[in-house]
Parts: sequence; C-alpha cells; structure tokens
Amino acid sequence: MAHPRGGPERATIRRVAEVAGVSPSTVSRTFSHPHLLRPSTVERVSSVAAELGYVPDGSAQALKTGRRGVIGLVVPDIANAFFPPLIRAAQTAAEKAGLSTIIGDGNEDGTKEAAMVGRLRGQTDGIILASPRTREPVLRSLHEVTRLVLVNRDLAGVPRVLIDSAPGMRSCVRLLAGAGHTRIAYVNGPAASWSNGERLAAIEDACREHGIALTTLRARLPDHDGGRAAAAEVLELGVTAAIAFDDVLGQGLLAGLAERGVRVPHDFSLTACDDTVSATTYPPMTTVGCPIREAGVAAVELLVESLRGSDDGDGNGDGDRVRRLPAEMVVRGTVGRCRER
Amino acid sequence: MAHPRGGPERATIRRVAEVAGVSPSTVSRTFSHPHLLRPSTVERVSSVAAELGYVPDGSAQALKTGRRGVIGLVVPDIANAFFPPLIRAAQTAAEKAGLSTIIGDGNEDGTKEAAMVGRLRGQTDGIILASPRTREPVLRSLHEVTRLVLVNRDLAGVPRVLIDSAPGMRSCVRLLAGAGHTRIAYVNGPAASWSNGERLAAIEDACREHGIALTTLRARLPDHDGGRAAAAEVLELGVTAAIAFDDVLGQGLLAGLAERGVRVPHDFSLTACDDTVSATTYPPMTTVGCPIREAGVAAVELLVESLRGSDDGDGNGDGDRVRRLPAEMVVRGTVGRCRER
DNA sequence: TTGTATGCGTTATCAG
DNA sequence: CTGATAACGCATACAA
Repeated sequence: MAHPRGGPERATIRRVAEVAGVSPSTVSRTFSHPHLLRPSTVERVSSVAAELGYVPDGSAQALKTGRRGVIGLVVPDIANAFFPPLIRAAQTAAEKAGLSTIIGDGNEDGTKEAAMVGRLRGQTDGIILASPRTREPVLRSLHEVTRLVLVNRDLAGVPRVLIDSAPGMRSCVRLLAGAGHTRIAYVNGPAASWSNGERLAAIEDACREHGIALTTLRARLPDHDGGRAAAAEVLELGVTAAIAFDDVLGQGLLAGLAERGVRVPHDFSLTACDDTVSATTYPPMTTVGCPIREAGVAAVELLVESLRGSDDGDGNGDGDRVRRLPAEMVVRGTVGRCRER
Repeated sequence: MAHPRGGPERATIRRVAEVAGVSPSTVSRTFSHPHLLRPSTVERVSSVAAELGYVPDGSAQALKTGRRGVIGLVVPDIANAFFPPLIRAAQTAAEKAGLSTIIGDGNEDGTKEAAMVGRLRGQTDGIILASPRTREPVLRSLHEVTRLVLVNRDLAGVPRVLIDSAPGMRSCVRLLAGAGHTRIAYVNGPAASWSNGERLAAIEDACREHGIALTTLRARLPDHDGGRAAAAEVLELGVTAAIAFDDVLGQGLLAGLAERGVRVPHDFSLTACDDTVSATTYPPMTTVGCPIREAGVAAVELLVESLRGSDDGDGNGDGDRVRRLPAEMVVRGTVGRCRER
C-alpha cells in the first residue's frame, strides 16, 4: 500500500528541480547554501521538496563531499549502566554538530571491538572508542587509518579523554580513615580496564598515607552477582569496610551483605565508583561521581576538532590532545563509624 | 603524524587495482562476489588491499546499490534501563544481517522523535521506532516515506512487534489475590505509553475477576524519585499491595517504603514490570519478565524482511505484519501474605 | 575468468 | 543569483 513495490520512490534532486522549474544546482543550494539564493527561490523549492517528500541522499552527499555526517561510538557493553549516559550525551553533542552516531558493541572483547572499528571505518568520518579492550598495538594501527578518539584509555598520540577517578578514590579512603576504619578491602574490576588500574593505584597510595591496611580481591565476574558472591569473601577478610571498583559491583556487595544480615552502614561501610546506580540503592551508596556525560561530550568535541582540522589543508593540531576530567566523591549513606565485628 | 594533512589518504578501488595489476572490477568482485574469481586472484588482491588498508567506501557502495547497510533505531531515552538490552540485541541481529545501526534518542518528545526519523531517513535503509511517543497521524505519514517498524505501538498497517504484558500482569494480580490481598494500588507510567494502557487494562480486568479493589495513581514523574515519593501516597491509600508500571518505579517505591520503615514483603507486597533492575534490588522484586531482547531481534527481522521484500520487483508482503511476544511473571521476593496494617 | 564503460545523486567549479 | 558540467568511488551489464 504505502510502498507498492520497489520501496518508496525516493524523490531525487532532479525531480524536485523539474517540478519547481529550476536547475538541480539550485535545489542543491536550497539545502546546502540557502544564503546564496534569493529567499523567494528557497521558499518555492523548499515547498516543492516538502511536497515530494524529498530528503537529500546521504550516500551521494557523502560520496561527493567526503564527509559522511556519521560518527561511530564503540563501547564494550551497551547494557552496562556506565555507557548509556555517555552514549546519550555524545549522541546529543554529535547531533548539534550535524552528525549521526552509529553505536557499536564490542561485547567486552578486544578482537570483536577491533573488527567493529574496521567495519565502521567505511561508513563513518571518525570513531570514538570508549573504554577500549583492544590491545595497544592494534589500537595504534587502527589509529593509522581512522580518525580515532579514546575514552578512558591513555595512549600517547591518540586524542583521548580520561576520567580521573583518583581524587574521588582518595577522598573515599580519607572518609573511611576519618570514620576509624583501619582495615579495608578493594574489589577489583575488569583486568583489561585502564580505570581499574588507576583506581587501585590511588587507593593503595591513599591507604599508605593514612596507615590503612588494604586487601584486594577480584569478583568472579565484575557484575552484580559477582559482587553479591564477593560479599562472603570480603566478610571473611576481617575488614570493616570495602571499596568497589564500580557501582554495579558495589550494589551487588550491598545485596550480599544484606542477605547475610550485615547492616550497612551500621555494621559495615562501603563505597563505589561511577554514580550510575548508587542513587537508587537502599541505602543510597556513597560513591565517586564520574562525569560520564561530560566525557561523552568532550570525546565528540575532540573528534569534531580532528574532523575540521583535516578540512583545511593545514596540518596543525599535532599537539597531543588530552582532556582530563576529575571525578569527585559523592557522599550518601553507606559509610559509618568503624565498629569491630 | 598518522594523518599528516587532509586526513588518512583513503585507498580507492582503483589504487588497489593498479598495485595488484588487475582491473577495478576485479577488486570490486574480490569483496562482493569472490566466488566469481579465481581463488589465487582473490588471494592476491586481498593481500594488496590489506596492505594498503583499503576498505570499500560505504557511501559509494550505497549510492550504487541503493542499499546503505545502515538502519536507524530510535528510542525515547537511551538511558532508560528498558532500552539498552533492546538496542544491544537489535544491534547484534542487524550486524548478522550486515547492517550497522544508528541510534537516535527522541528525548521522550514526540516532535523531536519525528524530526530524528526525518533526518535519519536520508542515511538509513529503514527505521525501528521503539515505544514511539509520536502522534498517530505523524507516524502514518512517516510510514509513507520510510520503511518503518514499530515496537510497542499498535498501529494497523505498520509492521510492529508488541510485548504483551497482560498475561504477566494477570498473574501478578492472581498471586496477590492468592496471598490474601483485597485492596491494591496501581502506579501508572507515562501517559503517552501504549504499554501503560495495556497493563492497566489487564490489571483492572484481573482485579474484577478476583474481587480485588483497585486504586490507581500516577507518580509525579515515572522515574525512581517519582516512585519513592509515591510510596507515601500509596501507604495513605490503605492498600496492602501495589503494582508498579515498571521496575524503575517499583524500585523507587521499594526505597520509599524502606525509608518509612515498611518492610517488604512482610508488611507490604509489591510487583513491577520489565525485569530490568528487579534482580538487583533488595529484596529482589517480583516482576513481569518482558522479552526485551527478543523484541529487538524481532524488530530487526521485520525490517530486514521488509528490506528484502522490496529487492525483488514482487510487491507481496502486504499482510499486516505483527509479532506478539507474551511477557510472563517472574516470582522473586516482594510478595508476601496480606497483613492488615 | 577478467576487463571496459557507464551511471547512481549530489556538489563544486565555472560561466553567464 | 542561477545554470551547465564534471567528478566523487563503486557495482554492474556487457564485451572479450
């Protein structure tokens, strides 16, 4: 009915030109450079175009101009609560720059991730890789052939935005120290995660400074169930507080503790990182508020810069472009005074 | 460094042909129809292409073939926990069909949503609209000019997949009735939501059947805080159980009840819908497990069918394509025997 | 099995 | 301010 056969007959620039009684160039200019045309012409052509349901064919535009108007955004796992806000912010920022966003899911797998980038290369103007699991040399060779921006991966020479969770992590340790805790545990995140390394280092450092004994462990999987299972292990350690790699793990820990009758923050203290779900736990969780949205926007900005930088023949912009965004602690309700158990 | 100026010099099919000592069409066939070529030729061309970092230009392919290899997926809010799993599943299914996915965020705004679709129209082969907030006539006119698939919106004539939460909702009412509850409340979701209407109707029906008195209310906003605030209101109603439109609202309710010292399920019973976060609440929430991933896959399948249907000149497929996916109750720990308060 | 020629829809360049 | 023309990179019909 709507599409009798062969799909909707897409109106072309030529058809609009015919009906409007102008040349194809004029139709083109109506959409790309209306300021070069007499207002009345723009008006007339526009209305004809609307009537015919004409939309410029992106493929043809891309072929001619070399700009596809599409960027790629590859994340390890769309369903991980960390990424949707980032995606949303990036997508909005990109749209403002007239860019659409293709999402790629790397499935927490560096190889798949790299393959995605390879695929996307032919359909996009540039790609943002968030928390890439890809190995460094591969990442570098990808950067040779595509405009790349990294999020939370520190690779000199590649434009990148880094969320610096160290200050927030230090604050957490300080908060725990102030509450009298002297033995705490850190529950690690994914091994391939740059952020995990950074967080661990900051915590180790702060613990040294405050004379706190730190034990580290790794959940079976860095997800909710992993955290829940890790609760038992944490309790056996004889610590009075724990810091989780991220909110998901923290929330799992919280559930695991509740299941075992351990009341937070009365009997045990807990902090996490990211502020993705900690406002919705009960009790609300003290965490480190990562500027996830800002990171998404910054990544798009870097990419857009890089895109523009290649429009003029000038090859500047050689500076090592990095944007560091500090993450600060958000105090909620999961830290209490130390009580020996 | 990597991109001296003018960006990475993209290798073209012609350049590969030169280096490999074959004609451009042979290079083309190497990628599109390798079976038409002598294996040794494919081998040689492939290696040259790899060396040069050649990737077929999507825009040129699209222009020539009329197939862009990209579909659009527009959702009201990427950050809403309901959509990431759907996006992920759809994206994976699309990839298997050789399609990339552009995500659009409609910002819970029908007008923006429609504008997004208009924009995406020129860059995609078809668009999936999940839980569209767009008004029916607009949706219909969009369908005139683009291949469209709807999720959770029942518009005759437009291919659509509908998650039927009615059976699950009925089960919830039955479960509550069995536990002795005779007065319950339903906390509504977004007014423009088709799903909310369906759920409410099913609950009303089941309550009649079981002789349960139903009160309905609407949270300020259908989010976590809205649910938390609604807890007070629900308690004043004098009901002994509540059903929330979705998990997010339910989780908020759970938090609000906990804050007021009401223990779930001992003092009060609660169920929700979607199964997005209810496995991670404490206690884990009894809910209705919507086949979100299946819906995403089904939507892609419908779209792919529709895409293929227009390849051959045959204009069949006029049947009203609908896929209904039943949602069943998932029992967890938030329903207990009725205890008058 | 491979090469040659043409055109997809658009925009940039150049004339007028 | 507007029109004619060529070319973007590729896939295909046709020729060899």
